[in-house]
Order: sequence, then structure tokens, then C-alpha cells
Amino acid sequence: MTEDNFFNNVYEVVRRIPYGRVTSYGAIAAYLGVKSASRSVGWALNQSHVPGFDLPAHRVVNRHGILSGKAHFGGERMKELLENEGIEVFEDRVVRFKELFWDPFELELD
DNA sequence: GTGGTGACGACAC
DNA sequence: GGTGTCGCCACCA
Repeated sequence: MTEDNFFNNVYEVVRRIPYGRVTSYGAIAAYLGVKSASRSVGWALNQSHVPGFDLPAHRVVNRHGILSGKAHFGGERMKELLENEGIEVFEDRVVRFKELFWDPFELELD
């Protein structure tokens, strides 16, 4: 946001995802002005596994609400984190994804 | 500068 | 809804 670094912007947005809500890689990329950089967003989130890096990456799923990054959290870690926030997860997919989906552009509406 | 890779997305079947 | 293909962008060797 405040910086021109794509990665930094991704982290900024992810940290602002409301509790109990989820968003997609594409939505973040679009908010950053590069709609087609969705792959880079996921690539950036790869940093979230670094110690001391507090990032709710478990709230970021793909366009279909699938926990595509589940493998990077290790086992059912991502699923548990989501369910802990009241988000139902079935078969690696977010139930009611359409309702729980949070668009980064809502930041402007705040 | 070039090529390969990835926690994606849109489209076709 | 699921699978395969192609396109996209940023990063690293």
C-alpha cells in the first residue's frame, strides 16, 4: 500500500482481512492494480511460513474457495484455523464461500 | 536478458 | 462441479 513493493502490498491487504472472512488471490491482485498477478500473490504468501511473520494466510483461498495452500500449512492446520474463526470447511472447500468472501475494495468503504 | 516455477484465473469440454 | 490447457505476473538462477 504505502510502498511500491508488490509483496509488501500483498501482506498489507492480507493483514486487513476481517476475522471470520476470506478472500481470493485474484481479489488481492486486482486491488493492487494487477488483476492477472494472482499467481504472484500466492507466491508472495509463501513468505508467511517464515518465523515471526504474522500473516493470516489461511484466510486466502482461490477463486473457488478451495484451500489450495493447505499443503503449505501442514495437514489440517489451515482447516482448523478457519473453523476456529467460525468458517465451515468441507472437503478442502470453504462452505458459504460466496457469503464469507471479503473484497479488499471494502477497505475504501470503511 | 532468458528461461523455469508457482498457495492462480479464465475458458473449453 | 471436475480436469486440462493457456495466459499472467513477479522472482530467482
